[in-house]
Amino acid sequence: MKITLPDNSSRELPEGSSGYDLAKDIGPGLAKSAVAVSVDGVQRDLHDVIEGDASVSIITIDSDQGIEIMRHTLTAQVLARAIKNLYPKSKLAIGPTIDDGFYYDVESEKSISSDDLSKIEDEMKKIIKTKSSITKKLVSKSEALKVFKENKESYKEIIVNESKQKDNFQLYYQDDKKFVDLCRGPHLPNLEFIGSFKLTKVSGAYWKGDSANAMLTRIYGTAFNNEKDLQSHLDNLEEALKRDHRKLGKEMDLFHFQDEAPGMVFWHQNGWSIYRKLRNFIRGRLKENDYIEVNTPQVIDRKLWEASGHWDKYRENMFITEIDEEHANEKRVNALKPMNCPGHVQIYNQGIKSYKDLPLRYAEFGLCHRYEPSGTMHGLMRVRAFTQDDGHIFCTEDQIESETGLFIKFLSDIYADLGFKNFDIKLSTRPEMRVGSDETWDKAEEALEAAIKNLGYPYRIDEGDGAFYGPKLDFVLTDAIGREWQCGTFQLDFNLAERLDATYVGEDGQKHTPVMIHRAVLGSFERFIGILIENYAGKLPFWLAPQQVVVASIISDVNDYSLEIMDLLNKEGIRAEVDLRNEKISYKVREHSSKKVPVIFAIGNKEKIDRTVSVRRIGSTDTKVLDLEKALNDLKQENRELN
RNA sequence: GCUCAUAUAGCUCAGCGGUAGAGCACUUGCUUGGUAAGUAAGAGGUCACCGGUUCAAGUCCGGUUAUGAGCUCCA
Repeated sequence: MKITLPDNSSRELPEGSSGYDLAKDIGPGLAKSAVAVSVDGVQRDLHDVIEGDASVSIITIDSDQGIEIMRHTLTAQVLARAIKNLYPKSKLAIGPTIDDGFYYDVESEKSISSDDLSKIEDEMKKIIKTKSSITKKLVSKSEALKVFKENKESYKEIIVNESKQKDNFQLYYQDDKKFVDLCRGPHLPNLEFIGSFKLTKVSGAYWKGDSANAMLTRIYGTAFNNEKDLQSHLDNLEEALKRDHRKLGKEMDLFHFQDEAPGMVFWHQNGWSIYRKLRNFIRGRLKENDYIEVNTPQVIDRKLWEASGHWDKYRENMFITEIDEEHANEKRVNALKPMNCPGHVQIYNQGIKSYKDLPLRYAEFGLCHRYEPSGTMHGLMRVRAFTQDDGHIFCTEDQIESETGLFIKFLSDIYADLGFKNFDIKLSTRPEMRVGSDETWDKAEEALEAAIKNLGYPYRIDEGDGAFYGPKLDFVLTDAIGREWQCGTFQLDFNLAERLDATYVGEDGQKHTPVMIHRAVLGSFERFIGILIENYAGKLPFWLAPQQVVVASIISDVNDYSLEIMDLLNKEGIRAEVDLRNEKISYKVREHSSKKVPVIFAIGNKEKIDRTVSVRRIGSTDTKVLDLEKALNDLKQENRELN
């Protein structure tokens, strides 16, 4: 039979040859590192017979696919077996691979905690030491059911039962045949290929991801081909931990949370300073881009939310207020706004709008409350009260494309200035829970896709993830350590304006319904500040830092000079303080460095006599002696860049 | 909302039935020191909240609240 290789060369092999035979035919080195094959694009076990002519590529252990297969074998054959050895009554559910690792879901008679992980790891190592080869057996549905019934693996039974397949269920065994697992494969040919691994955590997970189902125990692990790669991955995790905005927020005295107001931020002076700087920056950009800033009420009668559709579609996430006994005579039910859009329509509806007024771009730093489920809150990243850099563009259908283009430019400039050079665009289409007719949705989805296509931006489609009132573009940025954050959004809405009776008079003198575009760049200030903190590991750019300069005296004789410098800095609008305490300079440097103050001026006798400053920047141990004049000018320039 | 875990001094944590501990931070004394911790002393706690078991409860048990890791959600 004729086998075509990835480089388009081909080889003749006898009928009945396997991937392993092919690898051997190509070279002994390849045969040694081969773990599986891809036959016409489908991954197969290395020893599967290749049925007739095919394009085949050998998957080696050091390839991405190879590592994934290794992780898969590690979880399905080694972790699963170790769990069965240690907890014989447990039942196996599923064990897939994930980014950088794998997990296995089990139902366990005894709860497994993170303390048990090292015990399980030891058991896994014992299994790996057997260097057992892995073989598979193809069986019919009834035989597969029989095997799992005997083994009391009820989840496997469910999987087999629900499968559309009739036969060729793949059962994988190790040499001693004492453990069997159902798996679509492929697996490593033997356990010698298993690299370095670590079990990382244990948590609960629903069977099939459905919260109506039983909660299983999920054991997570990470694995790489060698100790070095594993270690570097673990180091990355540790780096992310070091950047945790909750930890840095405490160290830098930015904000706190407390029991009485879960999910709502108490901003301290330093954190609020960042917030204000960021808001001023955005405010400036909005003005430059012809947005009108407005402000709408926090608490609004349910009637408006009923009209907008929120009451129907979003009520369980809204904070509802009821008037107490004292005001019983004006009984009404209000809701704290979860979004600003209905409010903006109210402003739009004041007075008659002409097509000449469009596009009309409203912006609001709108404080919204959403009742997030208790288990979902996470520092600044997921809160119940937050301020959006929200905006609503009222325009005609003809203006959709130009507004899309203007917005993407607006957003990418802001991201770049805040230190994020790359972002991806996601196009989300109609969700199940929605308002508006299918025809309207067809129109909205087509318009948005046409706009993004004509503008030439790359995008990917996320089916069913749209807002309840319309399709949207989401903007996902990548931070300094490669994590992705969905921030900006651009949502087309052909429904709300109509529901709330917004109209404009067209050229034809008739009333028309405007298109509404809901848009945000940062998303929420709270979350975005969290992202900034983690992106910069607390070392914010000079213009954003709450405290920009500390002038630290080395000896008390120079305190007057330090105070003079602080005054000069403050006069230039730079947030500077002095540190005149009776402490050593290294103590002061340590303290202000750990608080991430970008610039420390160390002032001693030499500096006072020469009217210079010794400058130390955060993240560097170098110091530079500059003329006071020059140092002031440099910082003034730097501060002006984005202010 | 679900599962599991956690809640002790401002912070980080130890203590796990018998009168509350450490390091850092804080206050005071000494120290005026050149770029990531000078030194000594002192002060500081209804051990999250409510209930139970016990002669005796941070300590054991139940509940509540919050937080953490996941899951499910995130218009």
